[in-house]
Amino acid sequence: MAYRRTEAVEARLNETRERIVDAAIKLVAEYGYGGAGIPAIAAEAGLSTGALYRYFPSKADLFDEVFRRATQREIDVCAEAARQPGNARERIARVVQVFAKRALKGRRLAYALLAEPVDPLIEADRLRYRIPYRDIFVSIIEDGIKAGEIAEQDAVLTASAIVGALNEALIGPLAPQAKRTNQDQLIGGLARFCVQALGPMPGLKLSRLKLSGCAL
Amino acid sequence: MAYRRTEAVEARLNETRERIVDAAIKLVAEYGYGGAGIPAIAAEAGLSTGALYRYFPSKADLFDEVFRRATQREIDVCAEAARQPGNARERIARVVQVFAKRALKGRRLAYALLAEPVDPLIEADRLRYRIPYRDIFVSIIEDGIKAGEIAEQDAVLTASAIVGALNEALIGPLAPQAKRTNQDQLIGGLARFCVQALGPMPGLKLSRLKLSGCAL
DNA sequence: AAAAGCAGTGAAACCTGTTTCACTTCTTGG
DNA sequence: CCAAGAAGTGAAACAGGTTTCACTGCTTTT
Repeated sequence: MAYRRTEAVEARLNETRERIVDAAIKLVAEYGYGGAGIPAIAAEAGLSTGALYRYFPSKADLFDEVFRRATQREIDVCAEAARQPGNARERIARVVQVFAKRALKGRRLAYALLAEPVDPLIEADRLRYRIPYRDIFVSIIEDGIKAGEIAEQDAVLTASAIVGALNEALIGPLAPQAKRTNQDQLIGGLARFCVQALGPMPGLKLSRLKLSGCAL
Repeated sequence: MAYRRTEAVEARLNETRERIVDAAIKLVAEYGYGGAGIPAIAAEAGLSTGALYRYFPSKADLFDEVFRRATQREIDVCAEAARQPGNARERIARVVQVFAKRALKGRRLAYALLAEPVDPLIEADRLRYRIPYRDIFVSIIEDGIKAGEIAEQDAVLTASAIVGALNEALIGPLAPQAKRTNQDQLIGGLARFCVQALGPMPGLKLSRLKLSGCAL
């Protein structure tokens, strides 16, 4: 026995791992998944392909982490926006605005995370990592119901629908070939859509029929 | 020259083409994309792999048609539902209900068309074939705006958001491993979500602030 | 400074489907 | 029924990526 991992080495190893993930995110953000094969990522991180496999047992594992990291940043920001004071509608509007604004700012990465056609292996991650977003909305909606601000409803259903609405409405504008649209209008429209979808305040005396013009 | 395609042959050729597409749809509906490789499709259609390539120059072309067909049925039904008389809200509720009900009935196929992680080549189709759905909603919304039933708004944005909401809210329940949820409740909830998202009737005298409990 | 083991290399093997192609079988017109 | 060309066969080639592995060269301990 003549080798023991010293702290310095450990640190370098961790740092290399970081570099790999960062390199992958960078390539994805810049060129999409097409530009993010294993050899390219390794090269970007200053490594050989083989070495990369000392850090991640497979591409799926690597991208799992890439997705988690890239998404986590956004989730954290949204969660923070969700924590700000206000009633449920205000909080949802805020989260929607924050989410959409950031997506439109980092278009290429947002497109990659939300919509870009991609290997099934990675696509599965995409599905998985929408759940934390949904849960942010679930929690706001449940607060709103408890507070009597919005009607009793299936919070998970509403939250899923909001997440889907956000994604789908952004895909067009995020697509690399999209012509630039009025971003403020888009963001405002989305926020209104989501808030309205929560339904009217439960106390309202108008019959639902009259309000919505449609029996449900 | 000693061979001219007779009508009988032409017919058989067309029929074989049909058989290929049907076989592909059947395999996708039954086993998902995993079970729908070219050799499997050819076998199901009673052909050799090589022969299949006389009908479709590539897998992408084949699946383009598979998607188009499978989706077209649904679009036709939705479009028909959209044509029924009623105000914009009623029509949208109806389309949403029809769409969701059918999706939940043909779960495996719906999952494949909406969400199953899949080859990027095919994923691109998925994106493309959402547009006709969107356009059904666009047209209803525009009618509603013209009729003064719903407020001025970006019809494409609202329609996209509705399509996204539908898809996302159904993915969970459609997933092969999902536990059975109350379908009527899901469908009703979705319809309400979408109708409410259109906003209140424009004539309403309540201030928007009061109505929504949130300045927008 | 030498031994022992780990990190790093990168070309080659591998994997998993699609796609091709030399050949066979069938269909038609003469 | 023969010639000519089309449809059909399926094993093999191909494609593009990921993954491996025998080797080189560090790092650490004694």
